[in-house]
Amino acid sequence: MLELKALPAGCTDRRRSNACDTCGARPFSVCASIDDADLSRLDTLAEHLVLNGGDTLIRADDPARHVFNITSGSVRVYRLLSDGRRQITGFLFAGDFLGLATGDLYVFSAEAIEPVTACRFRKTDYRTLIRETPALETALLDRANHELAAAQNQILLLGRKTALERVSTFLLEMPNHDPARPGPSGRVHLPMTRAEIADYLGLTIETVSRVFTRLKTQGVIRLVSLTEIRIERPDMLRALADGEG
Amino acid sequence: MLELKALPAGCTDRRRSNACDTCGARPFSVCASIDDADLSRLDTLAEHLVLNGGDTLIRADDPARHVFNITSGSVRVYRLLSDGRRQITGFLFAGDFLGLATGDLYVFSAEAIEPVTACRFRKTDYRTLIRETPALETALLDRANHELAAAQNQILLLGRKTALERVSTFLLEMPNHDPARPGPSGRVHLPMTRAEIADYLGLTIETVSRVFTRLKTQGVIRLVSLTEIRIERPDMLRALADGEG
DNA sequence: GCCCCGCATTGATCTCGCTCAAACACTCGT
DNA sequence: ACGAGTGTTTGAGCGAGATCAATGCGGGGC
Repeated sequence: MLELKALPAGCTDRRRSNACDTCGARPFSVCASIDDADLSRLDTLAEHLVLNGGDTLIRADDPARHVFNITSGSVRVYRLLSDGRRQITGFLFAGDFLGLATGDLYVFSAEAIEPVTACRFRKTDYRTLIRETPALETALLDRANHELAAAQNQILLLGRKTALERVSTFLLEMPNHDPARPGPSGRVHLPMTRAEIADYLGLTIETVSRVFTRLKTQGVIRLVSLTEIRIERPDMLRALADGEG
Repeated sequence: MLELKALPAGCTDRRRSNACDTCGARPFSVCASIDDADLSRLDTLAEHLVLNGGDTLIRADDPARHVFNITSGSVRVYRLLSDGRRQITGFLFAGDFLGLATGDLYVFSAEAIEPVTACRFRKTDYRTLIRETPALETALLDRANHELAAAQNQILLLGRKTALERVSTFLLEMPNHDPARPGPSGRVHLPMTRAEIADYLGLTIETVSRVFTRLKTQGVIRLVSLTEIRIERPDMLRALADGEG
């Protein structure tokens, strides 16, 4: 069910176990912006994780000792209120970075949605590496700012958008790839359940489901399967996402 | 109406127009973490702004040419949907930084709520300064991560909290100072209107007002004036904010 | 093949917060 | 002092989305 990512051409040097060389996530991640010497230092510090769906990467309130780089699969990041209400603050995919925005303790939890591979670094190691690698620090700053902009989009969505607008926006923001060939297409894979989509969009399962059927009925999307949808009218979906419904 | 901030003792060196030396915001801002030599370089690049309430610092969709450091007063940062719905993504106060989380164009607007002073830097200058001042870059990365954590708090609030919980959380997160003496106290100054609070919390003016009167009736807060409230039962407010109401 | 079991869909009803509307209060200029 | 204007509070009714409750469906184990 989980396909192996094709390795980028020209990255086939396997002369030791330097996993970064063959890492499918490298072009998307902070690792893309540092040179080979730094990369191999990074590699020696990395601990390579292989996780099943449901496994925990980070538990809220635990000491924040590690940072993570997701190399394949998908991850949910969430916070809980004391009575169990859950808000998913983000879904992470290959190339995404995790664990910097925190103090001594993690304030969120992170779990694999499907089988995941990730690199884990001790935060202390990572900090010294950052100090000695300005390019890495710059890349992290860029990424942090990018994530901040994304967080503000989510704040706008949660504060002021309707259910229809939220779901439409969500579908447009999901990685939009044909599993076969690269580049954007109309196919969107949804590894997460309706409950997770609901907890990400500040809605309930039922509302998400109703909006999906509404979009289906209007011919905007097609439900290929539970985890796979096809966007039939991207322009219409974009209009709905921006509130021209 | 706007009181001048008392200058910190020991910062009275005015031997030239190095405004950073006497800047009341310095201890709160990224400037706190860089040394005097770098600070005076920073100062030569700074343009000192004095704004009235309602003045614009940043207009969405304009080229993102500057970054700002607020030195006094308060600022609203917001985004608009095409039909005029507004979401305030944050209020900024002395020491807060503004303008990094953006690409070529600003994606948000920022306006003074009350009289504001700020330092403005050309982004190009700032980038070279960052490149040459690792301490500054580290401070900015810390700040970006801190803001990211705050944004995730706001996402939790907007996605899963009730009106009562939102307003309670908001009151606890506002700078909580007695205007006379320093340090936290029960007094909270609200320079923004009810409409702005509503647009920050994803509510309407009326709901915010009703929650205020509810909190007042229950003896949790007292409305000293429209812009000044007193927290009478901080413990109760904290319980309400976390959903134990 | 068949039976579970967990997830998703669909329907009926309820409720929190929104909308519309009116009264109230503070500020400022004359 | 007064009136105009802006912002706030309070009330009445409504509606988008939540809640409660079946029903449907698809995949895995036996």
